[in-house]
Amino acid sequence: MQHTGVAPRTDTRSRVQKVALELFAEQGYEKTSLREIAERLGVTKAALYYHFRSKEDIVHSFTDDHYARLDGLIDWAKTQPPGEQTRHEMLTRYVGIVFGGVEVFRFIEQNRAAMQTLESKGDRMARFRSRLDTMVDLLTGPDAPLRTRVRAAAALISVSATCMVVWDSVHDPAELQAIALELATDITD
Amino acid sequence: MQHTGVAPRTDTRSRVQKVALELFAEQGYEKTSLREIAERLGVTKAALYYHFRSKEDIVHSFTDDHYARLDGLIDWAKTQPPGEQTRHEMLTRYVGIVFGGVEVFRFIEQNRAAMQTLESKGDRMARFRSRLDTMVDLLTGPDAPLRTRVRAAAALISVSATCMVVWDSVHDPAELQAIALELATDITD
DNA sequence: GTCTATAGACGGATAGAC
DNA sequence: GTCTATCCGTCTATAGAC
Repeated sequence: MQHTGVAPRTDTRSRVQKVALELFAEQGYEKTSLREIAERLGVTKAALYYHFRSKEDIVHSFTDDHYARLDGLIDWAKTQPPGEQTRHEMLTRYVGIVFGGVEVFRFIEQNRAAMQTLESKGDRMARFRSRLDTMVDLLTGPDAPLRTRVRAAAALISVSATCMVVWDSVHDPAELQAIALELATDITD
Repeated sequence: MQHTGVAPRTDTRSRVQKVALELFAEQGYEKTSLREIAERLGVTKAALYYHFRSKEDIVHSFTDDHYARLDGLIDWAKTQPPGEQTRHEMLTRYVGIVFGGVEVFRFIEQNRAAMQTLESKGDRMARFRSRLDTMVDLLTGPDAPLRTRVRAAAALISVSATCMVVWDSVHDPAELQAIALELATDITD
């Protein structure tokens, strides 16, 4: 291990992220106070404000990565020719993204309402919903009938929603991932 | 229309329910204050406390009905012989329940985290999650493999989750209901 | 049934010492 | 980087007049 610039004295920042993500997903974003997060870590509220500008900033620190991944997938899909193979490849990558960040997706699913008001404040407008719509368009084409569009949306949603529900009772994530992909593929056909 | 006991002077109680359900679903349960609800109705906070014991009580006033419906479905399913026909009938009734109370289900989906902490407080333990598990058991039988169980859960979840997403852009609810039922049936087969 | 007024608690955020 | 102390806002809920 080499020095990469100045090493942080402690890893408080990442510990905050971990605890916050846990508590936000468990109890909800609004209900979890900074005092509670600080107490769990054995520090004070003020210490958190050294690492993050605000409570919202903590959320962005772990959602931005995953939104970027979704954007990457969308950009890639736009360059591909429409067709069954592209659809399947999209779903494969999407499932990979979800399973690569289950904790974050769980947090989002558990705090839909809070996320909406959070996202509508920023200039960037990092809308979860608009990305979903875009992906549905890419999966179906712009003028697809309602039935096709609904099924595409269901394929995407069921990946994250379903694995949230059964996640705790599963020993082998890889098996679940395979099941989710098969399911999503079936739905869109 | 006949008299049913003492007629209320005003319909404030039901107007509170309607506005609260709207705001809770839009902005989230925690973020919506009683002051805001009261303002929209042109009354004061204190007036709300004449009709409801607490903020939580407002929620229970419109979720209890729908939990009772789910319990009814579960009780009925327990008396039926396992098989494809029972499965299909279960899904049909479930879809009916969801579409019969879309606003309530939307509220639940949007406030998963808040609902969990709300429900775990009461003695009744009106758990959304445990009902889902029970329904999955009834759909699959108790010892079904993971793949079967995941797909049953997905069938149930995709009904509510999906129609939340596309609801606003749909003119004909009946058409959507048919699509949802077809989808749920496909998934479990 | 609805009001005014207020209690009592807790939230996010900041200032400044060390 | 972390602390103590504090500001100021908002919230749920209640008491008591009308």
